[in-house]
Amino acid sequence: MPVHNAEIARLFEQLADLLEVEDANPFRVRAYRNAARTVSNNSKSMADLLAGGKDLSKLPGIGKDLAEKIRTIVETGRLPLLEEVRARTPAALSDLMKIEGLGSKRVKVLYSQLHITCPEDLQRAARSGRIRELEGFGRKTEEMILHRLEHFGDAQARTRLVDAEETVKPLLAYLQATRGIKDIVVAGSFRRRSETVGDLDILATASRGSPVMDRFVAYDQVAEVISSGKTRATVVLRSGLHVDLRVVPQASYGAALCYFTGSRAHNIAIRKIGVRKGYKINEYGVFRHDKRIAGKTEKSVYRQVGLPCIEPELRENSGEIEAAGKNRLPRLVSVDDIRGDLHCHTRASDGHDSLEEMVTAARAKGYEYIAITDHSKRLTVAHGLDEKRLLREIGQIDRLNDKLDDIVILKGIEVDILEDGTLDIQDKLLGQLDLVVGAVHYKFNLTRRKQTERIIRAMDNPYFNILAHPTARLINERAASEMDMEKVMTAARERGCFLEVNAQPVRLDLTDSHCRLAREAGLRVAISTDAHSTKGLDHMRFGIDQARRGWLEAADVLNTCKLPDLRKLLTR
DNA sequence: GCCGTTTTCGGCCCGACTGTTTTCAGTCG
Repeated sequence: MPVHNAEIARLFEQLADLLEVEDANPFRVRAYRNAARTVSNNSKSMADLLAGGKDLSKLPGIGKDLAEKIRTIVETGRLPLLEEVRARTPAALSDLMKIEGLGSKRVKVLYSQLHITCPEDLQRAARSGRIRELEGFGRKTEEMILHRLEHFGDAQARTRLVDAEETVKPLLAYLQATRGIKDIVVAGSFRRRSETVGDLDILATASRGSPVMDRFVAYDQVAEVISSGKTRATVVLRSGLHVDLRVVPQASYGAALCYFTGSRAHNIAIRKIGVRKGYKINEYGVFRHDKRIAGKTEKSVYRQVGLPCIEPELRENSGEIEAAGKNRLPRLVSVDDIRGDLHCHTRASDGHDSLEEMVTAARAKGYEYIAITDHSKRLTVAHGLDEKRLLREIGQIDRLNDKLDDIVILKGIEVDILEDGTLDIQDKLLGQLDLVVGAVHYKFNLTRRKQTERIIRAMDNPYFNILAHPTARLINERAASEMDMEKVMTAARERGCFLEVNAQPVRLDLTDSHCRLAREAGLRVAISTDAHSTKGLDHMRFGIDQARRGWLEAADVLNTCKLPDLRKLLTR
């Protein structure tokens, strides 16, 4: 069982927490946190990199020591230094630090003065009024702790981007209607179009005396006000989502937008470049000797550090700054580049709308083509098509195509990949289709080796074109199936097959880092909505978001091709 | 613990808000 990047990151994070409680050098603590982030953000597994003979100390924030520690973890599953530290300092203290408002300093006092090591101890102590007597603590802090403990352990899953959008839309409209409001925008991971967001960061500019802060904390969906000052407030909505609002002067809008869009790692890297040039960069602007020299627009901030403006989706400090420096930023794919949808369903299987309705909706989008890919027979819950019903659908599409001159309907199927890697529809029929989309809908938990073999075997079928929702993960619901993604991508490229970025907001499968992996492997991806209704076709933009985060350009995407080129690529 | 086009030593982002304080430490992002 290979050690996952997430596990390595978890060990480093815990080590950082415990060292912080022990008052270790804060920069050493930060080094472990940075390393945890580098590891978990890396699209390739550390185990694979090591197996491939790669030098991990080349990774940002990983030096000789941490490279060696990663190797030890991969080889033994253990981090000896963490075990040493745990012998002195209880590991559970790192859980206490997850409670909002408790950091290393307070946890250290709680542990050393009251021997508190877990949330239960903490609750008992707070209820009996012993917390307020500690130096540096008081009545309010004790109340805060009790309050936070009530909701501690509630699944603190990150919010899916689509849900965050639903939440923020009415809030933005409400704030927009405030007297004196000028700009208002959602920054943070939402603006970077991350597949999930931890909280929402709203940035506003407003004229002096605008009551925007008062209005914000008075919003009817606010369940709790965490803090509220003149320029910044934090609330928790009834949905559980944390929302920050920051108000800055107009002259600082661009600098603030950079600052609050992040990512943190990206900002720090940009600020370092600024420091080298003798500038101070913060949310109010770029300063030289306390004089603001840039900051009204984002572009002005980047220009001041000698870089072109970097798209929000790329701001993860994962190579975009170096690429910008060499003027080699990708020209990211956009919704306008898309010429058709290659995966959608009709009422024939589990879709809500008819063939005609789906095609009409695709025409309204200006698409050149749309592929109809209903399910195959094994998926009985979806009323999957057998050979006979598939033949009937083929006939329907042929007749409809004859009547249309502004769009072409491609005949397809989303065929089940069976456990042994064979396909759920006879080859004879697959050969009559324009494209075959294959997907795994059961046996998600095969071993990594077996799952990889299963998928490659499916791609061995000469009619196979696109692997749909490759890992079958559902965000916050079902983990990704284990597979050797690099092997799958290599196999796909060798066979003339493609992988899908499924644009359903709950899937977004491939992930952003998979997209990047595909680009590096020279493998085109299809961005498809897997629409089960005409409305589902609108999800394309979420797939585009994911692809943009994965550095994809139009040329990296199969369905940006004109129909004749697409047909060539679908002929193996 | 990492890092280097002024450096292999001496830096490492920094401002807002809160609570406990009487000038600041802790936490967060």
